[in-house]
Amino acid sequence: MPRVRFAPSPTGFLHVGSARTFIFNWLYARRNKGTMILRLDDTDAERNTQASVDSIFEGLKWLNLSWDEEYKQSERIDLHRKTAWAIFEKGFAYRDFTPAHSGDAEKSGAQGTWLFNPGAREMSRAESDRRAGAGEPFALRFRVPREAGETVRFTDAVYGEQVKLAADIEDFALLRSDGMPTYHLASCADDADLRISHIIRGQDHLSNTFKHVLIFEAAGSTPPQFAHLPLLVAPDGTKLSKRRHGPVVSVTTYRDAGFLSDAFINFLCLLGWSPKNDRENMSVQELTDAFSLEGINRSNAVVNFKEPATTPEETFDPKAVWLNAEHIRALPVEGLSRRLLPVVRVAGFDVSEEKMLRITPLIRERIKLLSDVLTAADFLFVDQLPPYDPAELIPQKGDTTMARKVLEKAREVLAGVEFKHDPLDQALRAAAQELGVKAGQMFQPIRVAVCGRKNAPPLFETLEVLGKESTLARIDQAVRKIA
RNA sequence: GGCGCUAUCGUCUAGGGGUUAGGACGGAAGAUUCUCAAUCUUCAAACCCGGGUUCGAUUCCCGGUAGCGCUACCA
Repeated sequence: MPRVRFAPSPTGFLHVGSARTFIFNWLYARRNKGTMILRLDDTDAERNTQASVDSIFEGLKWLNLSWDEEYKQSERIDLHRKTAWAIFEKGFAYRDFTPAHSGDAEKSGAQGTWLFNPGAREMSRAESDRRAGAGEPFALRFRVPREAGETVRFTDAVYGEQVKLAADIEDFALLRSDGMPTYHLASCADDADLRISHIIRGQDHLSNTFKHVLIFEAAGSTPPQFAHLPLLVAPDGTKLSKRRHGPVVSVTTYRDAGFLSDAFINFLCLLGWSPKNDRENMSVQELTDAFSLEGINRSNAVVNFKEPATTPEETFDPKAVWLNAEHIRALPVEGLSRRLLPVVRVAGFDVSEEKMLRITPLIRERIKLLSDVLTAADFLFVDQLPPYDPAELIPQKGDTTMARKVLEKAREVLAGVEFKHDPLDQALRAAAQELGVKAGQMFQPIRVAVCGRKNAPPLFETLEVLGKESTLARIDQAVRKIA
């Protein structure tokens, strides 16, 4: 039974890259009847915030993918320390009394690889104990093997055999001088304790994995299986970041823009993974059935939004939008209607469930995002149509006279017809023939009178939903406009 | 600087020693329709460069280049 975990550190909102990592872990767990674990990696007290924890849960809740166990790393610090000291007792770590130094100074000065503080590494245990006993602060560092030719190796399910010279790995810290565990230690100690079988995470951890293997082995545990995921990058090729790229990297931005969570999941899965059979539009169940680590590829994937996104359209990858439209069309009317209703109500329109249910089929094939309902069906939500240009009422190859003639005839015919598709169809076509105009010339002025614009859902269905009273009132208004 | 990873249409990808290098999004054109959509058809669009290996490399190997990642007492 595989045990996998998603371990975000709560230092910001839920990132689309993190969401994808969560999804891949979830898919792997569900596919293989394993256990999905959520672990908050919150050992960095400086940067962690409750707001971030909330926003991560908010994002995960929207994805609607559940987990089986939940942990907080900050509640497990005793375990981390115990692990660190066990490593120390075995001689795989040493105290480093060198004062903490700034990483920037290190970077600008060093030309080669920084490996360790020679004095500290070779200090005798007696002296180390004495100075620690005297209360001198220290960090605990891993004693990376320095024998010539020594290597660290592991097999990555995505990137294959990985080998690195131990000589290229620095003596990284396990405990900070305040006694708090570092990420590497806490993460490995927890993964071992929670019996994680597969670590599926971002490729940015690929090089860190050598350190992790060292920790697992020093702690006497067998390292889990690793699978690193290619990174999600912006069109400029850089890693997605809040600072550089703004809200497009936040999961809630997709939710608020009217994405269906299943479509969003579908989109993310297609970035760096392929079912290899040309399938693209897939449900969560289909994704689960098709998922395997073998389908994951090795190169970074671009989330193709327009860099300075000016319109909502440009904010998202066109493929994400297309998939969302596909998922919307695949939803039964009731399901779609149920999701549309809150969008409409939040926008301030008072629409009943029954009415929404009747509107939904009219716009289902015309919206890409749930929020498009506001522009696609606006005229059905209000009593008073917003102002429009009377010139719009003039049909193709027609003039004001024709427009008036058509509208007056429509008003007369519609007053006496049942507001159902077929009767409306017959009556209006007959009226067009009577007037000697083309069907399109007949329908267009009515459409504009009723919808306030030329592009709208099919006329008869629209009239049926709008009802006789409103239809006649709007036609009257239109007639007055061109009088 | 050191170490590592990667490289197929604009983007996501399939493929793999001999293929018309396939699909999807987006783009263009057309069909259809009461407009808009949806749908259907068609078109343009790619194997980073250089060396090997081989009868033959886009595919395998090496090098280069580029991009990305790691190189903290951040995660």
